[in-house]
Amino acid sequence: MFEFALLGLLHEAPMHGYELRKRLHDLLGAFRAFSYGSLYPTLRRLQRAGLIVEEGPEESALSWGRRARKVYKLTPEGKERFADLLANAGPQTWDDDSFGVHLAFFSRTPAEIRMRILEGRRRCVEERREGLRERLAKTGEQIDRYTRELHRQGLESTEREVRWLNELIAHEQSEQDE
Amino acid sequence: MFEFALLGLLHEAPMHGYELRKRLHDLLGAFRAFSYGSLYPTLRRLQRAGLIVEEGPEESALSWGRRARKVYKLTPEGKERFADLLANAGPQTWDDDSFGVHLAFFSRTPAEIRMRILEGRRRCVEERREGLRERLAKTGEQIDRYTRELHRQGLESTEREVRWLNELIAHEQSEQDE
DNA sequence: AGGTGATTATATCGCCGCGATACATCGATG
DNA sequence: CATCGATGTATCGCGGCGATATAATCACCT
Repeated sequence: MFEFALLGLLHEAPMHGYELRKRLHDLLGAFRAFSYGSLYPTLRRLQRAGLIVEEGPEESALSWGRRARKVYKLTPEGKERFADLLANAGPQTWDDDSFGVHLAFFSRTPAEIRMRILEGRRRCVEERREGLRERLAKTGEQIDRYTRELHRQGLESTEREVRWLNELIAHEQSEQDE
Repeated sequence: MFEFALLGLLHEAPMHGYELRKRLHDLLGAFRAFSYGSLYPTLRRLQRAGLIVEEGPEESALSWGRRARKVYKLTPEGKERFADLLANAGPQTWDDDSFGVHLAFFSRTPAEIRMRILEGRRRCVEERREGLRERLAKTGEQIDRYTRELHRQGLESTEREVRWLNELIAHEQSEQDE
């Protein structure tokens, strides 16, 4: 997930850690933390896996005056990995956190996979919606007032998201036709 | 968080792990996973900390035919701990995951603390809302279409939640007056 | 000239929670 | 009587977070 996001960003241009984190925070800060405590370990993991490499120091030397920053760039294997993650977009792609990240990289996602992700997400939200409906129906009176409020609000929220997803999907389809 | 939830549940009655998890799943399954992979380690942690104790086997012996289940009950220190967690309800209480859990135990939460939590949560959601507004305003055209959709939907969703919280707070106040 | 605080920058640590998995028993259904 | 789903306890590895350390640079105020 973090891995996916980093590979996606590095697709645009080589960057150093701080900048990657900043871009992610800009892009998805409202939905995810993307803390340094994950960033640097993940970078090292990607590096060890050969998906990214540290750029030679020559280029950073150009913009000197700045200091000690490590610029990473994508390797061919890294690009491949990103494509693989998209191609195998599975169930864990639909959940709250992951979905937002994937949306943020939709512009470099093939149309068919965009569709798969949107529909998977919809199914997932619909399931949550059904769960909430059942709970609200079943319990009736004996449930705590506050908990019921929470479920009511959750239900409304999921209903809205399903509608939103339907719009996105419809838009995708209309684009596919043209 | 998990700790808070378990202590809260055991406040009602002594229970064994499976039942605790089931109740939590019932109560908050739509918002949180509460997997076994956290449950049992957390129970052991609470036990080591002296917040819960394993009930003597005599009582479980009564309902025998069943098997090998460990019933935990709250110690005085456990009750104290729960009260402390409520009293010190701080910033990390306002975030998405935690708030839902706290709501679920509002019936055993003092009115003033309920208020603190609701208002803290509101401030937190308002901040996210402002962040989303800025992003939507600032970027204007250059932002990815999908990302903008995501932020639009997020903004709408936070606006609704603020309204909902206002209602809850108003209700609390009217109850306090009577 | 000097101090102070925010920003840029990298990195580690411990903790929490999840998903997967293993194992064993019980009840109901066929 | 076999098989499947629910009951029940437990562990493992991993990903991500918050807190924290360190340090240089920059902008601003005095």
